[in-house]
Amino acid sequence: MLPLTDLRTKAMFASRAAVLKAMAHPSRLFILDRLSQREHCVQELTELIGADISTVSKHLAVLRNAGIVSDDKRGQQVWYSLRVPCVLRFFDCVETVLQGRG
Amino acid sequence: MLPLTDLRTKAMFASRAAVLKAMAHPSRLFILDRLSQREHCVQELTELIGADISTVSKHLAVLRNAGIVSDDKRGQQVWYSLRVPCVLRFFDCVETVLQGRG
DNA sequence: TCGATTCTTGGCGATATAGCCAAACGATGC
DNA sequence: GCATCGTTTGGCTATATCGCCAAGAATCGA
Repeated sequence: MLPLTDLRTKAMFASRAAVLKAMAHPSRLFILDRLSQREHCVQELTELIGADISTVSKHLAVLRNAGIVSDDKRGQQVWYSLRVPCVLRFFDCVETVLQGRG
Repeated sequence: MLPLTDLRTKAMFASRAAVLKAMAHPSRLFILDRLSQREHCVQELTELIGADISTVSKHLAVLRNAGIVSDDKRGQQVWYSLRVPCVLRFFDCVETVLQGRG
């Protein structure tokens, strides 16, 4: 109903876009996929991704700031887990989009 | 199972991320929301969004290239419609993420 | 054919993102 | 205290994105 020139509407769509933006990276999608199975520490994810640990840490910060994952520091390790499992439902639809493109 | 260092796995997550990336912008989410009601031409969307028409046209190109919307040129106008309605289910989950951050 | 309308494309500057290395931080163990 | 391990942060360069303006392409009416 309301146009995007409406400030409240604009803010709402900006918030939504921020969540999707946080997910819109191969490594971060991969992280969510792993976390759907069990919690992981940064080290584990770094090995699976094959990038510098500082890079992985920053990806995790993006997901955490978006509210998608939660972190739990136990000893020297920080364990990350999926906070909002419904994001996994995205995958089904995304596959639909990809197949529709042939 | 497979790490992201595996090339096929990497390509798969890159494709998925590309779809989310195409959606991850306030104006583009707004466009999807409008198209969920009915098809729109570029002009209509431009008025609702309040940006330059060239900007809106480029946003539509992003959605089209991602396979999310389809275009139909009739006369001088190009009508856009939602090709993969399941993307709308994203909104529910995104709201869940946002509320979890409250 | 001419002009008007609709949309797309090219190009530009400003801003944001991704990756690495290096340094800092916090917890653990000697 | 000091070294070590796991993680985060700062800084840097390279690359990508966003928005506008201007120009091009396509369609229609006069």
